[in-house]
Amino acid sequence: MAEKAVDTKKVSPRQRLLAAADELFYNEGVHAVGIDRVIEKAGVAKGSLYYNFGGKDDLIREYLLGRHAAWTARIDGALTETQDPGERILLVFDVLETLFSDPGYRGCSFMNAVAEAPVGGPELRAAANFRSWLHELFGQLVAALDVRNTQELTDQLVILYDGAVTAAQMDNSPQAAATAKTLAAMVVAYSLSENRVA
Amino acid sequence: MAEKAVDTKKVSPRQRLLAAADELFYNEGVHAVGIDRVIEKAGVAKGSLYYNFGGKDDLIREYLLGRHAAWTARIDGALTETQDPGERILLVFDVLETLFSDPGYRGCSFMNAVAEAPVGGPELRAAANFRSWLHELFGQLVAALDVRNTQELTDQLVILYDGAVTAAQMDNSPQAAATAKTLAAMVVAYSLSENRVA
DNA sequence: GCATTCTTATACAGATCGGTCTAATCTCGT
DNA sequence: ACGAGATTAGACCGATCTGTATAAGAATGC
Repeated sequence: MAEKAVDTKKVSPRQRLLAAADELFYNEGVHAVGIDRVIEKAGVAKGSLYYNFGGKDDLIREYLLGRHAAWTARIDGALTETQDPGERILLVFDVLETLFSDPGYRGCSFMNAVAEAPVGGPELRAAANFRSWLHELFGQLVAALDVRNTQELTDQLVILYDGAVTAAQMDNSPQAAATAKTLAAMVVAYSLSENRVA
Repeated sequence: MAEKAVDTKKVSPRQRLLAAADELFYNEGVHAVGIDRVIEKAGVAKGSLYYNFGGKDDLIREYLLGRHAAWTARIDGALTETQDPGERILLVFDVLETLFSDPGYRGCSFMNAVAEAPVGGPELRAAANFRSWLHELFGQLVAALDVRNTQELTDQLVILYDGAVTAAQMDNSPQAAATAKTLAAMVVAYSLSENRVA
């Protein structure tokens, strides 16, 4: 029998459903997990699912929303450590390293969700929002740099971020974060030396 | 009604099944497509599927095998264009650019398959083989370079490859290939200047 | 206290899933 | 021409899917 994801006492069915969905959806994929599995792990009646959520699509949307919020909070928290523009960019890759080191790491939830998303599915909108946030994150970090090629550098950093995330998942190699960080340091240094504002 | 993927005349049911599976599995995901959809698009009886294949898992394995073979052939074909070690590395990213420009591009079939793969699924073995090939590809291209940090440079190029593939899919931006190519040129030039063999 | 809301357990519906089976037909090598 | 192998169409199976219905109990707020 599957063990409960959270204590039944004093936690609302809604929260228990979200916790169970988060674990199951991330570990096995949104499509592969049925709602029966979710309500069983949450220890909740099926009726409560449809009372608190509009349906599975709604649960998927909330799952991705929660992942998005948790990740932005983790990044924002780490970014308070320093104010140096160059170091703040590299900090993102340090956070990635701690993420990859989690033995339960199974890749980016949004990339995985997009991989199995139907054409009109709720995953696509959530993923688009996540990508907007990612581009904005690097865009703002780069804007703090005295550099002329802001757009180019931002695009480069996004690719390094995506490469680290994907390589870490596909090859089970957390050190992909360190490799990407080295590349990020290189490209930032290059922009600072060749494209510094006059 | 769904149109046939291939002409019924003079093409064996096995080939028609593979062609239909390739299109459906890639476009909608391995898990989301049922065998009924495949046999309908292939214009083949259900019995023929189980006569020619062991089951859906077997069909999935052959689908990924075909993707692997087609991609290696495309890369190998492009690599005949030049013998210059540095240019050959960058050529890989040129092929990526043509791949991303296909309006039907929906990401790397192996990454997508892994995203929805069950723990013991046939996708994992196929994906592992693909990743071995990818590392070997860059490993051999780097080995032709007179450089000391072969392993480091190989890992860096794999990350740039993965980043381009993922960013192109998530942001629908084929120009990710050009961005990654620029980074690859930078890192190759850096290794040649700082790590050239004595 | 009492009504409203929330939660529970369970049965059920309609659809689809991968897979098996049968029996007739077709293809093709000898 | 004959027989083996390949293909066909379709019925059928048990399992699973998302979602609904029902009826009774727990919690909550006024």
